[in-house]
Amino acid sequence: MENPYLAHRKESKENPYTGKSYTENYFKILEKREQLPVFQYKKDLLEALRNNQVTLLVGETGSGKTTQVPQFFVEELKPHLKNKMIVCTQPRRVAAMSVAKRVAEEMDVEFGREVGYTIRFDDFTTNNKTFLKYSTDGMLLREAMFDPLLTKYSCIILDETHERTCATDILMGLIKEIIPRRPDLRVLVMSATLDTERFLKYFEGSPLIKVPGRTFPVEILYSEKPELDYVDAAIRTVLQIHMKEDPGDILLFLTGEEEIEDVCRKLSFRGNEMVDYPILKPIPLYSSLPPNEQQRIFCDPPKPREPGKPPGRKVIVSTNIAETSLTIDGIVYVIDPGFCKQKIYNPRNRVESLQVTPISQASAEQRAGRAGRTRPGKCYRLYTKESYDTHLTKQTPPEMLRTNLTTVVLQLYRIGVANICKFHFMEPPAPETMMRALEILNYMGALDDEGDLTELGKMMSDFPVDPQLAKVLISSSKYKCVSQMLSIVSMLSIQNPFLRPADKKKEADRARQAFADVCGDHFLLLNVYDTYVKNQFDAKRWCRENFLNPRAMASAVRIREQLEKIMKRFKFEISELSPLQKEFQNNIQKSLISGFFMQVACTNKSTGKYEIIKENEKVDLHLSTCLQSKPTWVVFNEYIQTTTASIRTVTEISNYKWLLEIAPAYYDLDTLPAGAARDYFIKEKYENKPKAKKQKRHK
DNA sequence: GAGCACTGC
Repeated sequence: MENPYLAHRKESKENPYTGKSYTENYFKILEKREQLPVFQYKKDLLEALRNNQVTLLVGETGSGKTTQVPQFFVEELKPHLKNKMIVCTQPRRVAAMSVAKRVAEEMDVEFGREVGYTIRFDDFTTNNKTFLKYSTDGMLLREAMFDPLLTKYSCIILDETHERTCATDILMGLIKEIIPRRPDLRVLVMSATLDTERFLKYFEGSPLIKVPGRTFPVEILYSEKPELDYVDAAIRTVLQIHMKEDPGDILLFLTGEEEIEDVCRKLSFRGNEMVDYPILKPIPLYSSLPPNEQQRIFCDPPKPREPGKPPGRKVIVSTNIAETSLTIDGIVYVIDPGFCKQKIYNPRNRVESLQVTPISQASAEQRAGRAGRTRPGKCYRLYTKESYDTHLTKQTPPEMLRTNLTTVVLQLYRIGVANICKFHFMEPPAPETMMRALEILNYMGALDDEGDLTELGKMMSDFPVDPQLAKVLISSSKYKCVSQMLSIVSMLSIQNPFLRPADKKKEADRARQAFADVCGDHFLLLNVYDTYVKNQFDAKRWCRENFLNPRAMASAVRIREQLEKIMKRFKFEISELSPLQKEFQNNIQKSLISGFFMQVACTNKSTGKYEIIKENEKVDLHLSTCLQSKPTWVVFNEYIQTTTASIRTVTEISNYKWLLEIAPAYYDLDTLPAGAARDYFIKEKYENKPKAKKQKRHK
């Protein structure tokens, strides 16, 4: 039977999108495209698209769905003739970038014109020309804040929806609301083969098309009995594979940087002892590694010990980054101890924390799949089959259920969702988490007592940072330190820029201490930023000497530029205080309090320990703090729970009366629970200022 | 004495 696409190829050698003749490269790629599994389903897909507003596509890795399906839709919908666009979302920037480039090549058009991408800091699209756009899910969500009906698009394709990022979850709910109001809109929801029923139920009545993937079989091997120490078991398994199995690289999943570096050291030590076996080369992989070191995972395996002997073996020891974000070809053996670090939110004390938790079955399948990308492989699960069946959950809970919802709620308000509590989430968050978010936004002045979005709240939603940080920026104008707060907020928005190589911990700590400030860590961040900017002409060398991550610093500069633009759009003056002015320390502290009044701790007079206000949770200052003394009152950026509880990035509050001035509703004595803070305030009210008000109660 | 999974705007 003749493929309609081939027929098209025969009769026309002219590219309908550019008017130019197709290049040879086009036909070469076309042959390969036609062999992708998804190609067989083109007819079905287009038929579903014609007859339904929403279609579901389930496809495994290697099916070609991300690159091909948007092209099918372009042919069918002809957005270029109607001045509309097709958008395809991705949870990660790199994916949006690389797929867009690939598809432009496949379509034989100039990248950035007909086909392009939009991510936070880069927009490679052309007005009135681009008709197929790849975009991060967060970016499309931001567009929805300014254009809630997403009128630019005739077709929206949501990809990787099984990952259930917050942005994708909100977009799905939003699309359900938009659809009746946009009868012309076509939507395709693409996911891996997980939880298909949930999607079918959510998009009731939509057709489902299943596309097989193209991967190799992976043999699953379980432990016979539970392992007491998964790190130890992992090392043993690596060595056994190395001794007994055929050549082929190993991928080992662990939970964090320290664990990974530790295991790499042990593996290379043990490998060196095994002189009768080929060389064993451990390679660490986690996101904060510099790009050139991440590239090491793609290097060739080590040479044989002697000419003619078998080659060595790479062992990539990785966090979850290798589960979704990075694909490594040539992996034959996967070792899965069954754990990862996950963010967990506790609405009771409003604390987000990272905890080592068992992975889900879906995650275990994903990990195993990494062994079968180029040839048949094996996956060693360091837990029993019984444990897999009974202890592991089917799916990892979506991000929406593990996070603080203030940002989500503010975004929904901004988009204009009529009733947030009735918004149709695929998995609605706990009412308590929702109430917490509403309460926090009300304290911050983003919502009024009627529960409506205020002007301040609307303004806050324009900033691509957490609501607290947005609030801090806006109030900094009142305290005449906008410039300084822009720098501090940018530094708080990036990943930890302080490097601490295992063999140079002391030097690194010393370098950091050089930026210390008596007021605390927020001021230290300001010093780091300012000094970086002064040395930007020689940034790389300067960062190396000061143990700072140059990528993180560069991104702080870009974030600051973006935030400054938004401040200027609101006509805020970019005011600046001189460090010599006496208001300098006070006003920066006051700005911080305006957003972080809920993240304040004070020392308990009898124990000397810090307690978080209202929750009365006992905490220590994090080891990294530059504070030498223990100020009575502090404001902090993060609460971390590991073996101990600590607060990180901490600055002194010189005068606790500012709390009452800046956040009177939160510090209302009528509702403030008993605790160290209340004791201070009571003392203030009844002892220090006996005549300030008519005494309601006698002492 | 002991620290930061991964994304995204």
